[in-house]
Amino acid sequence: MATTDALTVQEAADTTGWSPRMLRYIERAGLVVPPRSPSGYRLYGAPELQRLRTLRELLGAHDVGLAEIGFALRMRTEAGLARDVDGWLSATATRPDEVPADDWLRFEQAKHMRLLARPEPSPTN
Amino acid sequence: MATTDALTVQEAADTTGWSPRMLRYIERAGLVVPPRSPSGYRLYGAPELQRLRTLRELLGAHDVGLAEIGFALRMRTEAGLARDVDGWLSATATRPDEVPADDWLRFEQAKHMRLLARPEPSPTN
DNA sequence: GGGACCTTAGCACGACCGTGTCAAGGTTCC
DNA sequence: GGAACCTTGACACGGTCGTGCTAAGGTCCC
Repeated sequence: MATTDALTVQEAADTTGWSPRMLRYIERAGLVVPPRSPSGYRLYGAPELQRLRTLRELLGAHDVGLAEIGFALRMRTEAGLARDVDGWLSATATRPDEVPADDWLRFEQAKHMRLLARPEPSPTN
Repeated sequence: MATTDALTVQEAADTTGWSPRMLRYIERAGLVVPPRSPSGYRLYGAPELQRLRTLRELLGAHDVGLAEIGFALRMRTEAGLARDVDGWLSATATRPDEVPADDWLRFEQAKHMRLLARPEPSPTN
């Protein structure tokens, strides 16, 4: 009855494209936490494998890292955090009595700088 | 009348507790972007000052950094990102047919490891 | 009982975060 | 016209992220 479909780290790594090291790291981040065998071996089942593959797609599709997804997870598990962050972002982003679509433009520009900087691929390094 | 209440970086720094350097950094992150004088000077008005103070509280209250707030901002400005991330987090987080409140506990434990690691304040450093 | 797996812990390393500081040049204003 | 601001740009440095690798030890299974 198909209870045999639990892969070990190495096997899971092979079928998902992640390295065993990364699988453990991802677990640490709380993103994909497989159950364990009585002796402590990680047991990757179909759900985990699926999740690992979609995670891979997610990171590839957008410019995000594991830490960011981890933060998103925190946002939906720590109610206070979400409330405060969302509150801050909502409040006064641009004052309603001072937005002549000119400041707004400048704001857009600034925020479009891929998170922080990346002003020019300057050959400094 | 009262249009004179635009502070310069240094003044804003003094009244908000941030350093001028940080004010520029925060602007770069798109979190607080003050308007500019014709000659390019940053003009911090009451709204910006308020925002800077609350930002400070926000960072102090929870264990988050500017990058994380910046990411939250991206989540609410880049629709595709939010959709995908939220989708991933919602999907299969723990399979509905496999959650005997035992795995759940283990899951809780994992996620409670403050984002990544911090396993023990081991006196390594 | 021995080889092939697994576990955790640690070092290493480049890239970025959060900060400070310094340099070179423009503004303000007396 | 000079002092005291401002601007951007850069170097620096400890900290974390993402990743690999190695070491010391348990487990599986033939």
